[in-house]
Amino acid sequence: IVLGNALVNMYGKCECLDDAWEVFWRLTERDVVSWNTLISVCAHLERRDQVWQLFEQMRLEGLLPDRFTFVSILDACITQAALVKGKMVHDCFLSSAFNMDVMVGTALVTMYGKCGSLKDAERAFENMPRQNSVSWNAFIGAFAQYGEAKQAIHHFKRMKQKLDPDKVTFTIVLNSCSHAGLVDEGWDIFSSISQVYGMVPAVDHYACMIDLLGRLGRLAEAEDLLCNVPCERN
RNA sequence: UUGAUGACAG
Repeated sequence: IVLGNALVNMYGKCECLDDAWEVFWRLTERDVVSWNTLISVCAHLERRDQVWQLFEQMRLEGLLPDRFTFVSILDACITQAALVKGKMVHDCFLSSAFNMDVMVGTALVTMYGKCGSLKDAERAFENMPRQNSVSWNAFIGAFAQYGEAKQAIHHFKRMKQKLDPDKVTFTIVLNSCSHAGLVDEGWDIFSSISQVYGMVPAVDHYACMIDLLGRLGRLAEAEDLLCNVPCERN
């Protein structure tokens, strides 16, 4: 069964949905991992109808969804029209232990954020029993995505009082500065990567800064930075 | 064996 599940996963990751589907149905036994694997594959390929169909079928076969299942289901709710469905799924586990799960909570924040419901994203985030850097990134990213750079920076500052930002955090916040044209804030944050956090700025961070300068038409500075990127450029 | 956050290229 482990081998079968791995096969479903392999075909899915290769985007061979038909093959994944066929292997799945040929399995003599299917456990919760088998279902999760195919549901996750369908979610990533944006086959939302199939996600719902499988979710229903697995329950008909008497299997209980776990946190992996819910993460994929929430993934499939990422589209404007699915906000209602997303809330339904949320209600499904509102009073269960899944509501306490960091990864399910993060998937919720992402879902609400991508559906444009920043209020719900904020509520879901604040209701999480604890937040790790991935949760913070999802939360900050929700504001960044909607051009709320000031809010993104505000929550970034809150995050810094609790735990250290990571590489993804800086990418999100710098990108947000780039879209809002916040060049001073961008430079401050960029400098803090090495000066405050002792991290080596990644090529992604240089790319964000170059993008920021470029959008403002400050091409000489952008080029200068590009020529001075100390790591390997992509 | 399945899982949450990522900008540019677009």
